[in-house]
Amino acid sequence: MKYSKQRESILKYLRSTKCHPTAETVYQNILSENPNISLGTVYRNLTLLTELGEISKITDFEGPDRFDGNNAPHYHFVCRECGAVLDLEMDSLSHINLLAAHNFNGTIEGHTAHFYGKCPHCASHNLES
Amino acid sequence: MKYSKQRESILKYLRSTKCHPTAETVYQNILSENPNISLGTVYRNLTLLTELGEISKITDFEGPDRFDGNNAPHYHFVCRECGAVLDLEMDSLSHINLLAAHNFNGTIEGHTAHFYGKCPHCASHNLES
DNA sequence: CTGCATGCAAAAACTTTGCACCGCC
DNA sequence: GGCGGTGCAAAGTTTTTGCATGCAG
Repeated sequence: MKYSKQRESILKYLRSTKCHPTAETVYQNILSENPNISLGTVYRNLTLLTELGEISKITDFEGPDRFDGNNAPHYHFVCRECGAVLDLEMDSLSHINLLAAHNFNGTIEGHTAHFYGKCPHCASHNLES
Repeated sequence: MKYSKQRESILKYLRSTKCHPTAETVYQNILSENPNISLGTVYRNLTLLTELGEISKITDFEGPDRFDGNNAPHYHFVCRECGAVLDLEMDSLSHINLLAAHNFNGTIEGHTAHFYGKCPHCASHNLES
């Protein structure tokens, strides 16, 4: 693949953050480094990097898709109050694939899961009020 | 809430099918019963019924949102080959909420999970070829 | 009658794409 | 220099919304 400054910026930004940004957020954050970059290029590279397995696309939530530069398998949490998306530190749930396969005639290849509730910040804020 | 023929048709259709239709599919299928209904009304009622908890909205997949008239908690499977969305017969995975909460400072209220792989039809078709 | 729900169409939100140009190899 | 990547803008897809009208209560 041919090198491009734009793609490098996008990847570098995604590797540097844990905030699961949308395409628009990625665009805003690399604009200072690439004053002429276009949103279309950001989308093209996010799609490409996702296909290459360098990053992953999170479609599980409401609103625009989010992207995650953390390649290690992990699960996500979304706060019902403020909408924040956080990484969870937990072991793989691969055993649930077997539970799903038990009464199923096809083939289970994997799963995605996400959790919701109140994030640490919103949970503590509620106690105060 | 004020009665409406349109809303009743939408709900009746969703209760009658297991195919997890998109708003567009719902629209097409109730058009014969409501020749003048508009897609906007379908969206409005799907959103309303989701808020009331009568149906649920599935945002986990690529493409347009899907809707599910089956109120019983259950998990979904999506075929990587043909895209079909099926219900899975499996017990609740509520224990995974505890696993998620273990290293997390906020509050875990619930989870969603879906599985992917090959559906019964595509899996058997592949064996033949 | 009163007001919520509808039909219609415009617009918003998100994403992809065609095309000419630019820069890596 | 060739070709893949970019910028730009137009268009595609999905969903929401403003407004005038219509029907349930």
